[in-house]
This record gives sequence, structure tokens and C-alpha cells, in this order.
Amino acid sequence: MLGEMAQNPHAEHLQELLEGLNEPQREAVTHGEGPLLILAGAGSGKTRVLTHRIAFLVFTDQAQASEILAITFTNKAAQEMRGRVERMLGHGTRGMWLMTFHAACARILRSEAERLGYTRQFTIYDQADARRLVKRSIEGLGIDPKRYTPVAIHSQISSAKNRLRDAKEYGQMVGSYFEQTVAEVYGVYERELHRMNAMDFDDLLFRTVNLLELFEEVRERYAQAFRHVLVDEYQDTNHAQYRLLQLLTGSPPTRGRQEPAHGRRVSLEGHRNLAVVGDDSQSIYGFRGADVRNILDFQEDFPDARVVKLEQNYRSTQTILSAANAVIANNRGGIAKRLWSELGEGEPIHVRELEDEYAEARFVVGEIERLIDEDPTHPSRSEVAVFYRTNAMSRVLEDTLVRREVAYQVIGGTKFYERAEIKDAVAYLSLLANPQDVVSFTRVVNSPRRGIGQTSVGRVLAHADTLGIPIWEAAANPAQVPGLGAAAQKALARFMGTMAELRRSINDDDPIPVGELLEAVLSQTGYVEALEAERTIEAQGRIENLEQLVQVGREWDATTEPSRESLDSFLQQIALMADADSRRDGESLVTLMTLHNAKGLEYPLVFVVGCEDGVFPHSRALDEGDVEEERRLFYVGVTRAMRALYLTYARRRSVFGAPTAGLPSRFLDEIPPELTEVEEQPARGWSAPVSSNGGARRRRRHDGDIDIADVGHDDTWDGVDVPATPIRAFRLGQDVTHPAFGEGVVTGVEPGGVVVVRFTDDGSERKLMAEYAQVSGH
DNA sequence: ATCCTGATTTTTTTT
DNA sequence: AAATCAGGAT
Repeated sequence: MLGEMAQNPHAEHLQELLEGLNEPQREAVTHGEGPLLILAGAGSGKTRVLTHRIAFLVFTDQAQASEILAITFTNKAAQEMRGRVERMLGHGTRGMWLMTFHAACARILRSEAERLGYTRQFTIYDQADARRLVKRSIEGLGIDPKRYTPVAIHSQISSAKNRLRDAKEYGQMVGSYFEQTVAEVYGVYERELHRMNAMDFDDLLFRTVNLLELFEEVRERYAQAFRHVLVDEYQDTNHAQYRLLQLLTGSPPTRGRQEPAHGRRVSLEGHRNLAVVGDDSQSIYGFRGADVRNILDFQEDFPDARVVKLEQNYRSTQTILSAANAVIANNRGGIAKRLWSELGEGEPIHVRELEDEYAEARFVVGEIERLIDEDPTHPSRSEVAVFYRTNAMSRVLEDTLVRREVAYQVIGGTKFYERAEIKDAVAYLSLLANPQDVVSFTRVVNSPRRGIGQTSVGRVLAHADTLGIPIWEAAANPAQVPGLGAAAQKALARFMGTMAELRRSINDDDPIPVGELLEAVLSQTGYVEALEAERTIEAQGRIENLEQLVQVGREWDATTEPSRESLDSFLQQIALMADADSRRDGESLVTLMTLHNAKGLEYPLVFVVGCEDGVFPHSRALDEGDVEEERRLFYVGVTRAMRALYLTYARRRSVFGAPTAGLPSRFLDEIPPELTEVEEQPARGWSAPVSSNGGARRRRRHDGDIDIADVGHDDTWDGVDVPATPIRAFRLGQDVTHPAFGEGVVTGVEPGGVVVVRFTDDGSERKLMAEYAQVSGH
């Protein structure tokens, strides 16, 4: 290898490339042909290894840029990795396939779609679209969607697809009435998708596997095109992805655990140049079909695989690592590894008990402010991250951050592309691109309202069904639709006239840029006009969102040649966009996200809130006995922290609006006490008005206040029993304090325990449930 | 066809 | 507490 390097024209680059890598890292980077397993503990520099390896392969002429397929977990990660590789190579990497599994599959399918009976304009349905279609399939079969919810059935179908089982195969192995129902729905759903020229997320993987299994020449073509395949986050791959890698790299003979043969057997000869990177301790996507065994069994799959373990951590203090090691040791099995760091002990892990989620948020924000102002290193807000188990938990944090005027960003939750107006606009484009797209049609046909209601839409759908024609064709001839009223006919004709005109602009020889098309759609369909007519702040916000979308379209046009294709790929990109992709760094914003979204990231200062049993580990995981995945998630959270780690829990937290008592997470007990610094709040009565020193000041109850109910456990303070959450009666004109909204005055008391409060902070008037809202009187 | 209201559900986590 | 949904009124 060294001799090879000496003669290499890129020799100086190579040397530079290997400098600063530790021994195992270097081994992984310079590994030549054949299978390679990199077991990369958290913070051990795996992205570095991946990017350096890609550059190494190119510099040593083992692969052209275009011969590399590198799979990452998010588009953002792919983007970042591409940037790094380009800097190392000193030139662009056009032609290198550096993307997510889903994006790579969509791209392959785009060019081979006809072989599977699709057109290249096929639509990609997201979860919500897919669910809607599942619901329709259920109803179409005359099954009560109350009995079996679309969510439950879709999740069964999804996991079947991840296991590469089609409806027929699924139907052959049903073991319960529920599964029998799923099998029937699955069959209808499958047919409907195909008829609509549409695929859901799982199909992207499944259909690509189908394609490669059915057409040996296609498989060969791609297998040869990708001389080197690299996969990041291998511990979170599912069976379909595993099979896909087999097909591309010519992988192991059938493994014992493998799913029963389906489709035809393909000989799996290939170059076997597969390098996977992962950490079984960070496998956190089991719920979505990820199978840790893929990484655990890699050495069985490839007995000749080179295995490299990266155990030196360059990210965190030894204290943080020791805590992580101790916690994860409670999981059984797994690949033994011991993370260590040269960064010194650092500060202890801060564990804090707070009264409720509001106190918790106040503590977190207060601590962030304190650190930014007082810490000698003067960290920027961008160095701070707050993690939580579920998206809903961001709300209280956000309220507090807004009130204290701390700039922040939230990753996830309601995504930009999931907002109704954005989905509508995109659905218009989808329907224009794919005239068979029934889901988009039903979404936009009466949005804005044009007098085409459910019944009329149903008639058009049924008509298209019976004739077996695309929905566009059925709708374009309203007179032929049986039973359609005169008014509906007219409205539909008018709508389809507009659509036909728009469609002409994309089929022209001189195709319209995406940005312009979007603008044309929004104005000609009357969408923006309808919003303007609403004259509400909300509608104004929607219009602004749409303007943003048009801007995204324009940016797309700036980087893409206008062609019929560009609309298709624009739609594909939007469909596969993830929350994590919107992350901005270096903008001095505190970052809020779920623990799942935190994978692969690092921050100097990390807060993990809601460390309570039932919250984290999540109660549902406890029910299902899957604490180990939750523990891995905790492990992921802890190992994101570089310098300081705060773990907080609340004694009381509102769940579904009802106060619930909580106990510290079992994971906290698993951290050796000598690594922590614990501060427990003195027990406190109820949520008293925030005193500026944050102290727990006991408030006296008002004479005449009536407790309607006692909720939660009793706490003791000063030896006096105080109900945890007393419910009180409110009087008009009374001054009150709300933990999130601040000071206010009661302007109304309504039946059913509702109080109306006008808040001084923002002048807003809000109706609050006295029973649940944490309002305290003065 | 559309709007309103009361009931019911929602919280795992996401490409 | 908020969002979604179904059923009924207009």
C-alpha cells in the first residue's frame, strides 16, 4: 500500500489525508477491496473516516467519483459530507452518489420506472398521504375504520414492506383476524398505489429491490456502476435496505434468519466492496423496521470482513463517557466496546429536579442565559442544544424562550412541508406532473372552495374507477360522470380548464421554471386570492409560507436546467425532505429537537429534559417491554454532549392536559453517583408565581378559594400538607399568573371551569381550563 | 355544499 | 390543551 502511494500522483494529498488519524481510523480509511465493518463508538470520528475513505479511494484510483455510492441517514448529512469530500479532493463531486437510501432508490426508480409499470413522473406519498389512501382502502372494503384504524393497518403494511413481503405473501401468513383484515387492505392499497402511479416511502426501497431482482441486467448495471458502496448508520438499516446492499455488492449467501425466498433467486456475485459504519449501541429506529442484527451479524455475513473498532472519543469529557458507558452496560448483548477520551474529567453531570415542566423550562433557559453570560468561554447560543423525548414537549420550552427573548430553532415537529397550504401547493404540482395522482386530486379539487363537495368528488372517483381511467381524464369530462349535479359539473369543468392550461405550460418545448409554475398555480387557481379574502393573521401567515415555497422553487430553478425533468426531481426532493435537513448552524440559535433527531450531532452544552419514567423511557416502550431501545436513545442523548450535560426531570407534568406525577427516570439511577452533581428542589405546594430568584416561595391560599379537586400526590413543605395541584375558583378582576403567559387579569368566568384571562405581557386574551391550566391567583 | 359544534383523540420516535 | 372528526343545522 505504501509503495503504491509513493508512485501516486496524489502522494502529497494522501499523506495529508492520513495525518492526524489514529491507528484504527487509518486502517479503515486505507482498507482496499472487500467487506469492511467499522464499529464506531459515539464521537469516534466516523464521519471523518468516511469522508477520508472516499477521498482515499479517489486519490488511489480505486474508484472514480461516479463509482462511489455513499449512503447517509439524512440529506443534511449527505450535503455536509459532500462538502467535506469536495474540500479534500479540491474539486467537485458531481456524479458521486452521496445521499440517503430513499433518495438513491427514488433516483434509480425514476429512470427504470417503466419496467415496473410506472412512469417516471410517479408521485411519492408521505406518511399522511399514505394513511389517507389506506383509510380509503379500508372504507372501500366496507370495513369500519373505527374497528381497525388506518394508522394501525398502515403500520402493519409498512413493516411488511420493510420485510419485503407483498400483500400476497403477507396474506399467506396471517395468524389472526386483524392480520387477515390487514392482508385484504394491503392488497387493495397496493393496487391503488400502482394505479395512481404513486409510491409510499417503503415502496421506494421495496420496488428498487423488486427491480434489481426481476431484471438481472439492471442489477448488473448498477452493481458495476457502484464499485464501492459505503453506508453510514448501518445499525439503523432495515431488511429491505440490507437486501438492496446485497443486490448491489453481491453479498453473502442466504443467511439463516433471512426472510423466506420471494421473487426469484438471483445469483449474488459481486465485488463485495461494502464498507459499513455503525454502532449497535445507537440503534434507535427499531420501531420503523430497523434491524440491529444487520450490524451484529455482519461478520457472519462476511467471514472475511475486516473489522475496525473506533473507541477513542474526541468529543466528550471522560465523565460524560463514563456515564454513557455505565448506562449502556445495562443492556444485554451487543458488541463490547469501551469509549475513552483524552479530554479530561471535566465537570460533573448536572442532575436537577424541578416542580413541573414550567419550572423545568425556566431552569433550562435561566441556565442557558447564565452560561452564555458568565461562562469564561462565552459560549454562543449555537453551542447549546435541548433534547426531549416527544415533539409535544418543545412547546413549554418555546414559550419560555420567547418570553426571555432567547433566539432558538426547533428541528422537527410540524414540518414546513407538512403545513396544509404547502401540501396543497405541492399537490397541485403533483397532479400536474402525474394525472393519475388521486390523492393530490382529492386534496386540491375543492381547495380553495369551489363548490365541489365530498359527494361530487366521490362520484368522479367512482367513475374513474369503473372505467379504469386516470382521475384527470374522468374529471376533464364532467358531463360523463353519472349522477353529477349541474352546478358541480360546471365548477369541475372550470377547475379542470385551469388545470389543463397549467399543464400545457409544463409540456411545452420551452418548459416553465418551477418557481414560475408555482406562482401561476397559486394565482390561477385562486388559492392566494381565497386566503387574502380571509383577512386574518393566520391566512397572512399562510401566504407568507407560500411565498417561501415559491422562493424554494426559484432557488431550485437557479441550480437546475429547466426541463420536464426538473419538476419531477423538485417534487421528489420535497417529498424526501426531512426535518433534520432544515437545521441551520452557526446562526447563534439555541437548538431544540427530539432525541431521535439528535443522532449524529454534537454540542458543547446539552440539556436532556423530561428524564422521568413514563416520559423517558416512554410509557409505551415500558408497556411493550422495549426499554433497551429507550436506553440506547438515552445513550445517544448523553453522548452528544461535549463539555457539559444537564439532565432534568419534573415531579409533575401535564400529559394530555392532565397533571401527572412523575418519578425520576431509571436511567438516572444507572449513572454512577460520583459522576453527578444533584440538586433537588425543596418540595413545593403548587406552581407559585415566578419569583425572580427562582426560589420556591410558599404562597398562602386565599380565603374563600375553593378546591374543586385534588390532583396528584400530596407534597410536604414546612411540615404542612399541601395538595400538589389545588384547583381554585377565580373572581372577575382577579390578578393571576400563568407560568408561560405571565401576569394577567381575569376578565371572565365561564361554566365548565373555564376562565378568561387577559395577559399583560402580550395583551392576549385566552380561555383557560381552570382545572388544568397552571394559573395561580394573587 | 358548507358551517358549526360537541365529542373524541392525541404523545412516541421518522426516512 | 389542541387538533381532528362526525353529525347535524343552515
